[in-house]
Amino acid sequence: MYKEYKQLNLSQTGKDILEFWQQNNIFEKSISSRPADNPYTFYEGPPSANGMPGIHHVMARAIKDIFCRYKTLKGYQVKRKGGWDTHGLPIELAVEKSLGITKDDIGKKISIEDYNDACRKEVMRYTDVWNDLTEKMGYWVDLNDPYITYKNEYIESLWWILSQLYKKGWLYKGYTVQPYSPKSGTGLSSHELNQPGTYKMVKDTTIVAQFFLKNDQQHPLMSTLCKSADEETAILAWTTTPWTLPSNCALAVGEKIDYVKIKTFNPYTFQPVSVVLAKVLVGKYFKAEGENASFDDYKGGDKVIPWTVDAEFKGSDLLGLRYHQLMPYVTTAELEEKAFRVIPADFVTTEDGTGIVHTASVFGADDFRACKENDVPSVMVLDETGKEVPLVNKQGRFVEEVTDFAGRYVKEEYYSKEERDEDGFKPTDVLISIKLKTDNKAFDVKKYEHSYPHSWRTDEPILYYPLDSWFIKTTAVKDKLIELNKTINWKPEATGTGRFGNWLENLVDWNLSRSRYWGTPLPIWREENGTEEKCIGSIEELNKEIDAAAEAGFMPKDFRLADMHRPYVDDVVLVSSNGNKMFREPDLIDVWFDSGAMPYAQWHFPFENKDKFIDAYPADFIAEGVDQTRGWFFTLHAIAVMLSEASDEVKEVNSLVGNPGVAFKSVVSNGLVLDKDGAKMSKRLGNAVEPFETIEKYGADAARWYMISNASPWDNLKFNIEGLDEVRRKFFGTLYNTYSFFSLYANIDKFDYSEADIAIADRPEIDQWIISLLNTLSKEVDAFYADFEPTKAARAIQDFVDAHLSNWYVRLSRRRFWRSDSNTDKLSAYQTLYTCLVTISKLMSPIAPFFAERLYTDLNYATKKENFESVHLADFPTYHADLVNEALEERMQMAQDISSLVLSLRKKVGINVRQPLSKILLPILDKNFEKQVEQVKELILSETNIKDIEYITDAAGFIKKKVKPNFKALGAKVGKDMKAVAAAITAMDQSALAQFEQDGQYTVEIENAKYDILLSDVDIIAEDVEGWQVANLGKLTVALDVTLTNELKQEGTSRELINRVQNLRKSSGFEVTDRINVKLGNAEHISEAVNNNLTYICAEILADTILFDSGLTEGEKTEIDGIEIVIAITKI
RNA sequence: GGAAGUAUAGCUCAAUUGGUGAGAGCAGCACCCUUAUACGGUGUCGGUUAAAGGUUCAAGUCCUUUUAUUUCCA
Repeated sequence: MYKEYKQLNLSQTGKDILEFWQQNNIFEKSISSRPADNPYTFYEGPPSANGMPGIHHVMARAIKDIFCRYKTLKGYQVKRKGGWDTHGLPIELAVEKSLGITKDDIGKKISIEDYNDACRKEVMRYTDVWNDLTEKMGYWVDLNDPYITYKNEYIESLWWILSQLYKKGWLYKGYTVQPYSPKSGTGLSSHELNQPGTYKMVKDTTIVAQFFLKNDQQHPLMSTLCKSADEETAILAWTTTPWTLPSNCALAVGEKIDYVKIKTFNPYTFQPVSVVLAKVLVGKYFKAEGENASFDDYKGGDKVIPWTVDAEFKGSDLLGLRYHQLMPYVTTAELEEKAFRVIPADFVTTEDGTGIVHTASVFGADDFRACKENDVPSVMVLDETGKEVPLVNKQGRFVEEVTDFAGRYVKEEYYSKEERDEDGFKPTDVLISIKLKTDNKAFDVKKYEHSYPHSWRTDEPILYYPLDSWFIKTTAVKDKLIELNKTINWKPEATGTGRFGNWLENLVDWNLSRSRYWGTPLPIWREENGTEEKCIGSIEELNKEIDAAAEAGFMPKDFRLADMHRPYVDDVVLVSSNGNKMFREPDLIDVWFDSGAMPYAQWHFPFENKDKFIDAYPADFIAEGVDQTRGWFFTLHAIAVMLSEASDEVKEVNSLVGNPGVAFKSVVSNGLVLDKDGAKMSKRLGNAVEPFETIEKYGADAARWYMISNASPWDNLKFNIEGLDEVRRKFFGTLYNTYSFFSLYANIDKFDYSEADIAIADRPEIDQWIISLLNTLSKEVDAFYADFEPTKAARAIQDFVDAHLSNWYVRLSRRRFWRSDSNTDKLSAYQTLYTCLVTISKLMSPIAPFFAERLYTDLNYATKKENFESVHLADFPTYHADLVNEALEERMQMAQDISSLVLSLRKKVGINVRQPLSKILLPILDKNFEKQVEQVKELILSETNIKDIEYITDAAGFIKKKVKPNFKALGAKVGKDMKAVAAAITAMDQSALAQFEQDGQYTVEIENAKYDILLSDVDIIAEDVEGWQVANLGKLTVALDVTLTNELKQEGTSRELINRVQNLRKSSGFEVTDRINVKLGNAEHISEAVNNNLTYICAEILADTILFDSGLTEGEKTEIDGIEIVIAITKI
């Protein structure tokens, strides 16, 4: 027996199936039942379990799940090791919030040890919720043995990778310019800088300084800028941080910006000077009344300073100009050679200042980058250990080399209130301005109010300051990264070539350092003077070093590190070759390194599981959000490519598995899930869709199908909850009804597919047709899945189920199931419909795993046709090319179109479908057409309730034809004469057209040209039949005979009666097999019609007798042909 | 500010890759149908294909600029 249901309940189905899977270990079997030597590798990008999952996680995980399930059906063994991302800032922040502490309290109010313990607990806070969602949404991933990034084994693998890079010389110490708080002595993360209240309005002293050009240089623009030997020309540059001026090393201009040279006088020294600034900013510094005023009449101190524009040029013309160092406290031969010149930068604007930016490479992130790109060295001094340091020390004071200001804080706010209140106290910026004014180097000094970031801890302004960092030299393998990226199959392609490709093209070294507490420690130990350092690559190596250190008395004997995190790892002191102590570099590494290293670390490679690693490297497929492009996708790729060069172990595996050095072969980067109006979902706005609620209400299948069928994974999805209901009604509802229909009659007829298959060729046309379509569908869906196009797969399945299977095949085949006797036609119908349903269950199972399972097991349980316990253990449907009959598909399409046209005509003339009509006319343009229609004639006739089809040829003379140019064919032939030719073709009259058809050729003459048009260059359709009701669709034309004979009328009346009785049967709750007796009251006007069609009526309504009883009052009152009648039916 | 993506009916998406009346579903309206089907059928309403310019015989599709929006990076 096939299971029958009262109604469709996807939510309940999900729960039932989940239980079935769990009890029977279906997931485990889906792996163990596939051969281990045919692996398909998937990497799970680890979620961080410290936040609640959202509906977008359902989306992302559905995509992963779909392809893993698909590949399983295709016979691959798909292991899916789960994982958890456990380090990083979000976790630290969550802990700080729940403990009510700040970073400053770490090591004070709370020990690093307790803090890290809290992090460890925090990390897994929501794992239960996550696991619950994973199960309920039907995401199959191995949760029993996940990799967890904080485990010692995982970290050991990370250390090993770092040591491989270190050995290759690709791990080095440098610096980056970061927000820095001198008072607390720490760097600030961008997150900390984004805290509310960090940016405040402050009034700073700003200076427009004069950078005098070197007169003796060779430069194309010099003849313009310094027209005589004694002309002093200066570039004007503005700064809000005068304390950075001693560190100036370049001036940046915008290449496309217009600049001018202006002759004028310095407003403080009154000396004549020529200055360069952006053209649009002239008005800001020069009064209009001074333009072209007399230079000779000017006296120092005059309110109006005369000026005149002397030259104009582009920023690009200025590049390379050399100038005298503004405040020459520190210089070197290298600086003299490469610094103090004009460079281009894209961040230069003409909003403020002079359109020329003073650049101090060590005190600005943009400055740093621009200088690096243009090979401008920084102004640095050597400290007592011989290390290069900037002119401002870590306390925020000038170093002694800056003689005039040595020891002074660069920011006024760093002085105490008492110091600032002392008589004669002047901020350093002011002192610098005074000095520059005196030296004829300042053009304008002003107070300027602007927004500047402050440390949220000390409330004092931050500095942008160069801080030590460890880098991975990714630029060393840049070319290989780019090259191998081309071998990766990106979905969508644009993400790979565009976003990712550009990122690789502009690659910089990977800044690995993080100043945190909860993360993977950097395994580098250094002597205090920095001369010797060690990079530890394994616990074994560490232990050896510890033993050596113990010998030296630095460590307790037999010390072993139980937890590789801080603070424990910081207790490890090693010994250098000359007997000095070595301390660990205090940095942690970027968490992205954790996740990017998962291919190796998840197996604790190379320390364990080498065989498992070989089987699972590289990944055949990964999928995450597009926001991971520069995150996980990059770190996976970068680490893999670097190891392919740096590690012998990885090289060996690569050559074994034929991997050029990638971590993944295909990647799907999915878009975002937005709310129904396209806004970001957020808890704050209250527009977030709660995944558990959604699954509970609609079922995971509806949610998955909706998300997948609605938009391609990489397009953003506007999530509209109403769409789920539509999916349920339209797709699942239809499929469910089809199954219900099947099970209802199959149970009545005890169909259990025990009979031998009827050869497809022996089945009726319509069965062959749906089998043909089904095969085409299988092939398409297979290709779509293989090409990572789940949306196309879902739409194809949906279209088949709705348009073809339910609304055509079943509807037209219903009578075959109803008949009470058994024959091969009926058996064929059962076998065909069964095949369709079972195949659909397999095709849809990757996307809607629960419903597909129910459908499959319900079918297969009754027939035991296949030996699989679950649809997910079955094989993907095989495509049988020999069962695909394109001609058949084509003529069935014709039948559908013709039927549609006939129904449309009926509607137009107001004759409903129950009223039979005698015939339709089909104009035929070729013999083949008639042959095709003949084969589907019966379907059309029964569908439209027409008695016959009559074919007419144009020989009869009343078909009006129309000729339409085929532009695609003509394009190549006539090119730009298209308009004229098309007009000539359209203008053909009926006789010319007839001639054209006969000759197969038609000559079009237009101005200056003559073209031979062939029949293949046009489409000819029969547009109209004189004197008939006609409808067209494409090339099809149908004419309807609307003549009603008495006989037809009576038949129509009979059908009306059948309809009324059937309605009554249904509303009375009779079984479809119950036989009845019928009594009719007040029905004399239809008695003739009924008597003439008695056998037919009785057969339709399963009646043994129909009696006319004029006195009948008990029964259903209804109306036929405008007169009320009474019907009473009784079960026999 | 930079890079990338998206923009087609009220909503969600198509449009054979440059071939000419821009389609479908949902929603609305009208009528009809149903011994599986709160399903379906027929019709109707709805479009300056974000805007402007260009290339071409021909542009939703290619190019340029602009606008909106999203993501990533500053």
